[in-house]
Amino acid sequence: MTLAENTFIGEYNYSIDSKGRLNIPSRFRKALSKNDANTFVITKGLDPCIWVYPLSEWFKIENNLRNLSSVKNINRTFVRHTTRYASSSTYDKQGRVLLTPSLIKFANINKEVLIIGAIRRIEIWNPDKLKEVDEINLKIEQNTYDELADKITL
Amino acid sequence: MTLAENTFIGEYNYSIDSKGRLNIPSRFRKALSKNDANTFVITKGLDPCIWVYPLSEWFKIENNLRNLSSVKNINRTFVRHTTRYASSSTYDKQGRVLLTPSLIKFANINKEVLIIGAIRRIEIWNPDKLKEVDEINLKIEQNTYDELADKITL
DNA sequence: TAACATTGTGGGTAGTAGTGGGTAAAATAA
DNA sequence: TTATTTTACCCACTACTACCCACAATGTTA
Repeated sequence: MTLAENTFIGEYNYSIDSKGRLNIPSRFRKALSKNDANTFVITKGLDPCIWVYPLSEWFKIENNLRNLSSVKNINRTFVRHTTRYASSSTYDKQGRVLLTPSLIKFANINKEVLIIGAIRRIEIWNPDKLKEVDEINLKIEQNTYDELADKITL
Repeated sequence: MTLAENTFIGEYNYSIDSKGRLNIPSRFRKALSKNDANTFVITKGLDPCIWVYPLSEWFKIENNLRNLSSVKNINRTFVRHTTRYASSSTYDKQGRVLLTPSLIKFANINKEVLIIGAIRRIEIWNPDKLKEVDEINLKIEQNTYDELADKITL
């Protein structure tokens, strides 16, 4: 199975064990490039979930953030939000990473989690929370959504 | 038989075995290009069926998704919805791919399936479900249909 | 017609993947 | 330093997946 490097798709129902460890799906681990050194960067999502980036992808984000002017308040807020909770985590021999308690709390995660491949990153959700968010998003103007689908030519 | 690469037409009555495997019609497999590496990407259709893309076609979609900025909520939602149910699957030596339980459930598929070539992708239907949908679509206003006919030049 | 190849379908099995937990090394605090 | 907590490695169990072999039905060729 050959998928593009550092590209993630699909969803998985996994669980967090009593030590706060989360298994990264085998397919996602295999998608990492050599530069990633078996390491992910785990941070707070813009949605109520945890975002997981391959190390090398994270470096690109850092560079983008570096170039944002700090004059604008929105920029400062965004940088702070994104970096504050970020931590790198190399997975163990069983393919598991350690999640921080603050992120687990932020994402409202108990034991059952939904892992979703979102192309450039991986998202870790509380399944119930995602349902909630999905329902809210249903109310997004259908026009905007259709426009997007049109551009992408699914 | 010479069909254009990655182009699918025709319909086939096949069945899913007890392991959730589905045989891809030989003609469809032969239509794949070398870049596809015997791999399809299987995902949720916009109709109640399963969509199957050749890997290289899916890459085009992925690239479009990759360029959507995650700062916008609508983009995040769109990417998540599109990638979530997708999974790549290389067919085995018998030409079969593995369907995921969630997709089988979504498409209301039991054992008998109708495989339809839809030019850029393949659609997997529950035969009864397709009948239903067809009947509903009969009621589409002829106007809408005529609009299309203008664009297509049949 | 007969021999052969292809195709769709079924099922066994070895290797892989997800999960749980014990334990020693490492980090932190007292 | 000593005591406590945290982290990483190891072993083990179960379920699933991918690969293999098999066979019947159909299509093709000599």
